[in-house]
Amino acid sequence: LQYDYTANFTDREALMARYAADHKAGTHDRILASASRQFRAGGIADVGIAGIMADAGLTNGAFYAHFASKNDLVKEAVVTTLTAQRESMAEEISRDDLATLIRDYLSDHHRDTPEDGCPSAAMLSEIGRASSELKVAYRDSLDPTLALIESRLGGDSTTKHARATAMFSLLVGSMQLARATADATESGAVLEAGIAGAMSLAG
Amino acid sequence: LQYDYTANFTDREALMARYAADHKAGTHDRILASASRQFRAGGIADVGIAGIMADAGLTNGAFYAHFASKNDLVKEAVVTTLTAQRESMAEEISRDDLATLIRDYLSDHHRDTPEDGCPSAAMLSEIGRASSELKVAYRDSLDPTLALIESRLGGDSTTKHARATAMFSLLVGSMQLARATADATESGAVLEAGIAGAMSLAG
DNA sequence: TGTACATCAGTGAACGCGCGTTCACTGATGTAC
DNA sequence: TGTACATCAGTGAACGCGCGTTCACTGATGTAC
Repeated sequence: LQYDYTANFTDREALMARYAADHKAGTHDRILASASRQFRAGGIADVGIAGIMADAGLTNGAFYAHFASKNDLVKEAVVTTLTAQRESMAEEISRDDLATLIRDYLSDHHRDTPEDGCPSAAMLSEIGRASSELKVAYRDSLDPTLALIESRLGGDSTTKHARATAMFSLLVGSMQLARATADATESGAVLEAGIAGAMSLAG
Repeated sequence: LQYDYTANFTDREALMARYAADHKAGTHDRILASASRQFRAGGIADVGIAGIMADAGLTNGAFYAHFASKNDLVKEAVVTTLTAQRESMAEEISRDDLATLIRDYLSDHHRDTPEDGCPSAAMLSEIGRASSELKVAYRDSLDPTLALIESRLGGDSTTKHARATAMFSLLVGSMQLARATADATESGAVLEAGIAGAMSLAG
């Protein structure tokens, strides 16, 4: 739908004042939050628009007033979630050390609440099959996180970039394997193995 | 459909001889091979029965004479692929060393041909959301592979099990991240970082 | 002041489509007698 | 020897269903004059 804002009104601000200035942005954010949680809990392919909109307190028809397509929603959800998590991680990593971050990442709690967790652990194999557009958006959003890890590493500085990348891969792979391990004891052992491995890469 | 083999025939062997004894088993294996390749290339949720059957040279209706459901097909495909790959890996690892295996796993070729590659790299985040039945079948099939890696590790023997688990997680995570990285140079750097990290865990 | 009209976030039914699954049927092959 | 019948791997159309997406419409809110 196209609206000609200049046809009968000269003051766009006055027009928009019919709704609170941030009303639509708020709805947009609610949809994004529902989508982000559901995609992390259920994957991209198995989660639908109608369920996301219902979770946001809306009906499916309203979706396309906020996003151009499901693909756009996925991209925006991945980017905003990665960005938000990097920002909260930047705070945590300045308070505590890298070891705490590793233990938080490979915790039982993170394993058992994927809807609040790392998008990479939840969806990385799906992202690898997605469009170049999504892959580029994903990597661009991830890179500052890798840089943050790198900045906290000890040991040989010439290998820090590679060790940060490998550590992140190890965290993601360990969490995925722990989630794919039904036996609680074995799953815990996967997390412990990941923690020890990540520590040894930290230098 | 129920067939009463005893109603008019006393010799079941003679009855089955109408088709070559291994005819149906051969078809079963062809479906399985198509499914395995397509699931690794496209994921579980996005790959359908009709496409798999067409790739096997059949129509969709024949599927349920060979498998009870799509879930059963997924389970059988994952188990047989993991088993076959472990067997070929056991040969390779007795000829060469673990370093060769790591480099083969994190190669450009493996990254670019997921349909022939590791099911864990292709589908682990999906398996983590699947039924307990699939998870148990997956882990039971994977464990001998982890034991094989463990048997080839150097260093402290008390940490071998954990290091083998962490190395596998690192290989899987690195491959997924490399596939999710559109830029060829960066993707290659992810593989190199994974190789260096896996080598350091090898002891 | 009143009434005709515009805006627009959201509704909810409908669209075409592909999914997993079912089932009546076919055709090649055999047995019964 | 002939013909009636059984087996069964595979066919292909159909089933109900949920998907992503579209669109005519509503209702609250405002402006025009």
